[in-house]
Amino acid sequence: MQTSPLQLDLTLLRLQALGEETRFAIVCELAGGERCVCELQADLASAQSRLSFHLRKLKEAGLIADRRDGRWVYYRLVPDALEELQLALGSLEPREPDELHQREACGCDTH
Amino acid sequence: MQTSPLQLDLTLLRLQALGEETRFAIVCELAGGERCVCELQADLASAQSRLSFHLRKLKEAGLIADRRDGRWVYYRLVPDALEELQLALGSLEPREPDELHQREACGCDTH
DNA sequence: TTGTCGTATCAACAGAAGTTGATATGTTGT
DNA sequence: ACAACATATCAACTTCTGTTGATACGACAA
Repeated sequence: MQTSPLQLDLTLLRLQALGEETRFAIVCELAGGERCVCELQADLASAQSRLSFHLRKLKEAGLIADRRDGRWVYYRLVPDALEELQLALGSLEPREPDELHQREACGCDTH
Repeated sequence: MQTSPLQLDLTLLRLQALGEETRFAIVCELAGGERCVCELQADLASAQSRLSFHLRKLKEAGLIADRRDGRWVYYRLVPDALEELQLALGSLEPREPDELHQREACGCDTH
């Protein structure tokens, strides 16, 4: 399974998005169902503008989506994005396990 | 499936480690089998101290391991780490999908 | 219309993370 | 022992990321 450069950038963006404590916590929270910002604010004890900042990052990475309902904006996970990320990680696992401990020389002498 | 705080920190560390372009490239390279630093240096067109820096991060995250052979140090992927990370992501996918679009109010008024 | 509430955006700042060049460490060959 | 090589570490610097407080925007209610 090959990954195009564009998918690669997206994978990186998503890993980067998830690799931040506050954002990971948001995603964990959203795993329980959609939430509006003020709920997240309460549950994560986080300032409003700070949350907004991180929600934007997650949204840019395609990991979450939002819908407006009156004054409130509800955020939810995008399951496809998480699955794609899992697949991308799966494609990183070493092929040819036999070769793993079988290298002879690396040819550095020729540098 | 629950994740302890310690595992959570490890997951974060790994996501953060993978979410950097150079390090992701290193991991991709290592998916093809183990490599010594000078090979990575050549393949990624990267300065030696820079690579060393990133290899250390990946190693601290448990994503790669090394062995010395003479002057050379060979790095390889740790497949278990990638699998654990995949599992961690899997556990984030929303439970109770029925609830996803079913929220009424969020109780913000009471704040 | 006016005021209030929920959320987004912005500018200024602070701290973290990556890069670079120099130096240290450990190994091999002479 | 000495020189050459592969890799690691360090300090100085630069760049990126996250935080904070203020302000803007949009929806609702009176």
